[in-house]
Amino acid sequence: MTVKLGRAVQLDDLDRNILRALQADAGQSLDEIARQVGSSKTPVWNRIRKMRDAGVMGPSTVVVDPETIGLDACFFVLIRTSEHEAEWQQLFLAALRARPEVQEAHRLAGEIDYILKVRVANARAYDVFYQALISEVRVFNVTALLSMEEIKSSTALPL
Amino acid sequence: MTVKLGRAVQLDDLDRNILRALQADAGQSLDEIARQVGSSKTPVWNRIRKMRDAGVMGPSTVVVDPETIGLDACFFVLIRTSEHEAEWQQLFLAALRARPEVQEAHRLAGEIDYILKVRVANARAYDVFYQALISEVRVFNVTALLSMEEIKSSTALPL
DNA sequence: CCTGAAACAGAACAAAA
DNA sequence: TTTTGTTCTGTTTCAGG
Repeated sequence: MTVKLGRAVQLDDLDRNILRALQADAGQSLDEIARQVGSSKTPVWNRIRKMRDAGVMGPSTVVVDPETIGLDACFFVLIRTSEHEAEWQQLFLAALRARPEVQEAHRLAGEIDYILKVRVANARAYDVFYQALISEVRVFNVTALLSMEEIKSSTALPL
Repeated sequence: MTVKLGRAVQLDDLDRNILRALQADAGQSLDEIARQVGSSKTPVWNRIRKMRDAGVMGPSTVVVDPETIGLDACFFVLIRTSEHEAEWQQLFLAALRARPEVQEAHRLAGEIDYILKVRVANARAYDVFYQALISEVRVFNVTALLSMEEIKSSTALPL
């Protein structure tokens, strides 16, 4: 298990420019990146390695278009619960982490306790997921928001 | 401008295994991937190229840890509007697309019209964003949900 | 910490089974 | 459609400024 250490690593402009280039396309050659950021191969490579080691960047991934693989439905699920004990929470978190259709899960401040982003093939598949979830853990209230259109979806963070 | 064509490309088990491997780590060599999926370099490479061309995969990116670069606050924003004209919508979408702190934006079915995922440095930065947004476009009602804890965040789709 | 170069690994493609 | 082989581009390392 990897421990999450590094709080707020200090990055200079060159680091940030490199990150920007990698977020845009991680498949670029060092030469291309060096040219974009106005530096040369070795310093770029050193900084990439430094940031990797510091945990600033994770491994690179490919973004897969959900619709081409038949995942046409996306739901945001708002969950309220009456249970707030540690034991219940562990069970709930484990259930979420185990389900690949849950792309994101956040614990919230305020009235609503949790929000999930769930990707499934269709409404029927969402219902299967929903039934399975509420049979595993007790929740007080669930609201599902169905996405009609993905206006924007960006993995890139503003630097 | 790239046109989004390909509906539901047909993928076989080998394709799916390759995608899985690439989602886990796009930086792997063809040999490693080939070994994982029980095939060899060239067929793997051919399928990757085929899937790239078909638009199944986008470019590869690195996942940057928000907290190491000082983006400590994440909000989900639920928006209701009374305006449903095409002109207003275009303005609204353009505003969202132009703001890098908006990581995701969906148009919804039902009571709530839009949901946004917004990443900023702190609550103060969120307020700046919020004020700027409502000064650009008229919205009827806005609810912000503050994330206390990111339980799960996965870019990988279930295959 | 950067520049440049040399050594090495892997990707891209072609041919042929 | 896979296997094998060749070429060439890009990564990694290292010596010197």
